[in-house]
Amino acid sequence: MTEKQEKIITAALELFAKEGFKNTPTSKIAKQAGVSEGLIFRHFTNKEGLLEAIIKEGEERFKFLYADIVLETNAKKIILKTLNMAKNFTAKKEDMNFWKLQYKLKWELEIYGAHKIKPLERALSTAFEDLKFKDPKMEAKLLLTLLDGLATRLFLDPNFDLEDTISYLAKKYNLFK
Amino acid sequence: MTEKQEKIITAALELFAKEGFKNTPTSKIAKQAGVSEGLIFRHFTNKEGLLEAIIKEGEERFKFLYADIVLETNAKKIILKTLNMAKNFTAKKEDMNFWKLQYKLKWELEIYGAHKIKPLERALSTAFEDLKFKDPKMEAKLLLTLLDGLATRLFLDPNFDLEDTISYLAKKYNLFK
DNA sequence: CATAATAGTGAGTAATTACTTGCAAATATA
DNA sequence: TATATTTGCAAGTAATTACTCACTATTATG
Repeated sequence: MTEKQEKIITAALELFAKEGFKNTPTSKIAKQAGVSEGLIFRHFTNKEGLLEAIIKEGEERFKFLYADIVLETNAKKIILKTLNMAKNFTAKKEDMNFWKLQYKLKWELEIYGAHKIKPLERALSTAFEDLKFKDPKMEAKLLLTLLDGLATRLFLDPNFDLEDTISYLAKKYNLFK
Repeated sequence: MTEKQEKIITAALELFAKEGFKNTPTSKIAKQAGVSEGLIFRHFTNKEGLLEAIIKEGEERFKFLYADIVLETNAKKIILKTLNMAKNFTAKKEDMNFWKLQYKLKWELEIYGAHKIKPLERALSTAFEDLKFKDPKMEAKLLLTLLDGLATRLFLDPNFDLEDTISYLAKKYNLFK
């Protein structure tokens, strides 16, 4: 991967996350990346190819984060790590753009991608089972739904306090001690 | 409001909710509404004017729904009515399009509109206070955040069961009897 | 060193976009 | 009934879009 290829990806990620995929012209990407517009198509075939490259790179970067939760055996730690995942959403600027893009694409392209979170849902379900919840499956679904709400607020509401909300949740689930 | 004006609004609402605001060309709206493209601009000045008319009409239609919750005094009923609001999201096809558009616009234009839900947040907060919750304000915020997650799943995940989730929540909050 | 492959440019292009304008038909008002 | 206003259409327009192509610069390879 050449230096200019990286610059195209970084610029596109930032712009897609800010303006959406279809609403970001390739001319603007080229300008921000400091390359000619033609180069985008030389390397990524078309605009969709560029998007795919971005998503692939991002997924590669976050595989381990996901595995860390699914392979955990302690019930309370599974839940706590799931909650803390949201903190990772805003850790670094580029990471934030990636996660924001994930949600933006959900709404823009109307694909939820339920299969992607299935392993996490199973892990949470067994965790709530261990903790003697009456309906662990529903509780797992509910927590993941709440996570979607958390992302909505985190990325769209500038006054939203994520740390506050997560520690409140941790208390509710009795995750400390 | 003439018949063709209504047809433009209905077509635009449906298309905006499906494809997004910027990604819906006025030519497509005109085609679906069965009118000439120029008529859109005669009546609504520009594309933004059309969007404003749609939002205004929708807000008018749902004012009472919102008031019904905020003016309620019984704590459990406030929470139950808030939960049931989500059911209204999909009651009629046109209503669903309106609520879906609200969320689509949040992500497309990146405006959360926190002030719009403030009265609801206050109502919920006092409700949780009545029910002796330790941190009623946080609990109110949390429920509203969950509602955003509920909307995400409802509009984007075709396998999501809203009724199921809401009745589970009602049980958790001990809202029956 | 020669040459083949790759990286990069910049000026095109056809299609689509939001919006305008000139004119006719329908409707309201006197 | 006469005329003023509103409603509606079809054919524009300039700007923007994703993408191509002919070309040059750089790097890899025998």
